[in-house]
Amino acid sequence: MNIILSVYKKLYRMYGPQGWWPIDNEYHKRDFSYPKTGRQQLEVCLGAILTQNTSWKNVEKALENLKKNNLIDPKKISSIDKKRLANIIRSSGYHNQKAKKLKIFSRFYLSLKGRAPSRDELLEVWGIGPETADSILLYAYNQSEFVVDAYTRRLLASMNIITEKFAYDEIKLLFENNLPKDYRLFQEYHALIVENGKNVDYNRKYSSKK
DNA sequence: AGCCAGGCTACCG
DNA sequence: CGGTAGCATGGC
Repeated sequence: MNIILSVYKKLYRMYGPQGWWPIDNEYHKRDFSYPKTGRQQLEVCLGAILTQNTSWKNVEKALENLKKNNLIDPKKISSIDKKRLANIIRSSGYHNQKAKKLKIFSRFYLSLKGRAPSRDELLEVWGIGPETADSILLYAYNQSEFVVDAYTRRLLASMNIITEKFAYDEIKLLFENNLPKDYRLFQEYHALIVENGKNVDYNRKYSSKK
C-alpha cells in the first residue's frame, strides 16, 4: 500500500471521522451529503475565505455575526457598506481585506447563477488562491480537489516525503495521484491533517514561512 | 507577553 | 521568475 494511503489510515485510527466542513458550527460525521442548501454552500465559501491564515475560532464568531445580520446572502454582501461588513467580520482578522474579498466573491458567486465554478475561474477571483479555491471546490461543491495547507506541508516534511519548498500543485498531485478519486476521502483526509496539526507540535521547523 | 493561526496580494530585485 | 512585507484579531 502506498504511503499516502497508509498515513490516511493511521490518522483515521487516531482521530476518527471529522465531518468537515463545519456548518452552523456542527461537524456532520460520516454524512457526506452536505451542503444541503445554497445557503450552506455559501457559508462554506465564506468560511474558506475568512479562515485564510486565521484560526477557526476567530472565524466562527465572524460567521455568527454574519448570520445575526442575515448576511449569508450574496446579494446582501454585495450591497452592504464595506466598512460595516468589515466591522461585522472583525474577529477573523485582516477584516478590511476580507470584507473586500467577501464582496468580490459574492459578485462572482451570483454570476455563476447556480452552476459550479471551475478551478481556473476561482483562481482568477481576487482574494482566492489555490488553497481557498480547492477548499471551496472540495467542501462547497463536493469535487475531488485535494486541499494543501500549512499543516499538510509540515506533516509531509516531517516524514521527509517533501522539502519545504515543494510547490502547492506538486503536493496536491502527490495526494491525488495516490488516492482513489473520491471527494469523501479527500474531505476526510484534509480534515484529519488539520486535526493532527493542531495536536502535534512540529517545532515550527517545517513551517512554510520562516 | 510574545507568537501564531485551516493565505493571498503587491511589489521588489 | 523567487522572495517577502503587509494585512489584524484573539487564543494560548
